[in-house]
Amino acid sequence: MSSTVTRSRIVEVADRLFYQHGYLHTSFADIAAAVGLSRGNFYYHFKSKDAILDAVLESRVDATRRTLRDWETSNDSPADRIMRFVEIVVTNGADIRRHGCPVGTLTTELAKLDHALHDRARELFTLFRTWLRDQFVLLGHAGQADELAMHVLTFSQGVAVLSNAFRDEAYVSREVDRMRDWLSTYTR
Amino acid sequence: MSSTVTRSRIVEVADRLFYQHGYLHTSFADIAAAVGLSRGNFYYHFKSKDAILDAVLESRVDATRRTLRDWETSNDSPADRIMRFVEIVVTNGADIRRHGCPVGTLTTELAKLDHALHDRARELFTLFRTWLRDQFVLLGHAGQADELAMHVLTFSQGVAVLSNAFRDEAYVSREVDRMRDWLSTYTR
DNA sequence: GTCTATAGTAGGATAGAC
DNA sequence: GTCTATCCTACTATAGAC
Repeated sequence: MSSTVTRSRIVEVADRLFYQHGYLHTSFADIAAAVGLSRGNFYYHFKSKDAILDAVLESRVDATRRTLRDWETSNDSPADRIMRFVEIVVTNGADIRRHGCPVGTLTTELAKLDHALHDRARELFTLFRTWLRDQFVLLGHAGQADELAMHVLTFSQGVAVLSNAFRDEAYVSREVDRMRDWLSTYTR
Repeated sequence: MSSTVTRSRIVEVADRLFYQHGYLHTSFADIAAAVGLSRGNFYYHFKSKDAILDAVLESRVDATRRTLRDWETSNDSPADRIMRFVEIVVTNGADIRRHGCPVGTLTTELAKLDHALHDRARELFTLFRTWLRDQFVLLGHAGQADELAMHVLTFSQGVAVLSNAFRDEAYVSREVDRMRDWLSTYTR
């Protein structure tokens, strides 16, 4: 198989396993087995575990940029776009209940490990933060746009942690409703 | 040294290391070195790493119960008590920026590991949840007390994750102010 | 580009002397 | 109750054949 195809399959599988079981708890053998490669062959594609993490982060950054661009080019109003973000906790509800937020849990784990790539993981948060800020600017709240963006992120991370802890779907819906009400006070 | 003293020192040190570096990333050797014990002697006190985690969780549950009881017996109003909880993210701000919320990060990690003690870790959340619910009942909101308690927990977990990711003290203060305003609408 | 074989290390856990 | 010595396993990583 071509090198690039195998490489992208490794990244895809590693991304999923890092999310489901954590970075530290995912071994080379786990990834190799899931891809269907021998451990030895692995190092032809990636020379270290950190190199895989780096590639996974790059892949996630690209995917996030694409998603945000899609939302941007839709005909939704800024408020609707923000709600699209808010509703991720419902859209991806099952995954989040089981494994938490992909961005939040990875960033938290890398912070504990004092990992050099913590900064790159945080970049994912920054992408959403900047995008949300832009929406609040469009809503006419330029002065406090960043603060409001951070408040929306706070919501999403809080809900992710607690829905993961309690596995309670109804709780998530209630918090989303609460967020919708809150957002409506900033919409005209 | 007496067995019980050594044991409690192990629990104390393990608690701190699990918080700072995560459960998986903390080895027996790390704990032994920090306590000043040989690895071998370790197994006289705890027969497995899970046994230490279990003892750490028990210790945290006890400490949490004590804290909540203290807050309960103070002369604060229910609203002031809730604000005491809210302000933990400021009171313990430095630790949370560096290592996140002790309860949230441990629960998240144990969920990823599919660890049997995940339920015991969640119990810590439940202690706060129940206590907060009681305060909202006292405020005259029995009908939605649990929902409001979960909303306060959502706040604290969201702030913990993002303050850990961005290390931004001012952001935390703004979110606490926002929470104070929100709470005032439930106070008479 | 993929494999097997293997080196080297760290971590969890045990045995037995003191 | 504490130590040293040791076993076993899992993991990261490399070497070299095909």
